[in-house]
Amino acid sequence: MVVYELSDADVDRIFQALADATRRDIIKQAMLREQSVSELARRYAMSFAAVQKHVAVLERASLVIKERRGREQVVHPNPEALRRAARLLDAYEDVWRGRADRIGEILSGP
Amino acid sequence: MVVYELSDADVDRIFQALADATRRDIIKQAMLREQSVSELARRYAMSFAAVQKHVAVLERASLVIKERRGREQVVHPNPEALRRAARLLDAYEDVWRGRADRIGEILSGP
DNA sequence: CTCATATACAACCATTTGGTTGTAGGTTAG
DNA sequence: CTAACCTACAACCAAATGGTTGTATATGAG
Repeated sequence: MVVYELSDADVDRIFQALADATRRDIIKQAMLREQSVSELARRYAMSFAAVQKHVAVLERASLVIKERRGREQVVHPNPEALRRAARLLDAYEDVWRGRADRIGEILSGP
Repeated sequence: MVVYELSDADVDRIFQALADATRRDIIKQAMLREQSVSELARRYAMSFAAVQKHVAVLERASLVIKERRGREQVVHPNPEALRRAARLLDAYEDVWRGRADRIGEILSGP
C-alpha cells in the first residue's frame, strides 16, 4: 500500500480492517506493548488461526507491521495509517463547512 | 444507535459503512448538497436498488438521515457521526503516546 | 538431538455483502 | 384521473468474511 497517497482500495482496506472489534483491540494491544501473534491470540476466545487472519487483515491495511523475532512474529502498530484515516474523516468536515480545498482527499484514486 | 456512547457494534457499523468508495462518495455528495435517493442513484453505474441499499447502510450507521419530502426521500448527512469516528481514531494516537485516559473510548461497550 | 512452541496455510463452512431483477405502493404533474 | 416517478422490499446470486480444523514447517529450550 502506497503511503503518500491512498487509493479508494487502500481506504476500503483501512476502514474494513477497523470494522471489527477484535481487530481494533489488537491495534490497541499492539500500541500498549508490542506482542507476538500467539501472545495476542491468548487474549481472545477464538483459535490462533482466527487471530492470525485478523492480524493479516490489519497488515494488508498497513495498520500494523509484523517483524520476525526468532520463532515469533511480533506485531508493531503503524500509527501513521491511523492518523491518515482520522485526517480523511476530518476532510469530510471541511466539505460540510463548504471548503472545497481538501475534497480531493476523500474519493481520490491515483 | 445511541449518540452519547458508542458500543462496539455501533463502531463496527460506522467503519463498515465507510469501507466502500460508493458510500463514501454518497456522504460527500450529501454534504455538498442534500439530494434525493434517485438523484444520488443517477450518479453511479449501478441500479437504483443498489444505491438504495448503500444509503440504508449509511443510515443504520447514522452517517446520514433520510427525510421524506413529498414523494422523494432526501438524504441529509450527519457530520456528528463522522466527527465521532475521527475522534475515535485520535484516541489510538493517545494510546500510542502512552496516555491512558482516553483508552476506554476505543473498545468500550456499555 | 529432541520436543514443545510459533507460525503458515489449505480446506471447509455459515453468514454477510454488494449487486441484480421484479413487483407493488405512494405521490405528484398535467 | 391518469401516467410518470420515487421508493420499498423480496428473491436471488456470486463473492467476501470470519470462523473452524488439520497439516506442515521452522525455531529455540534443555
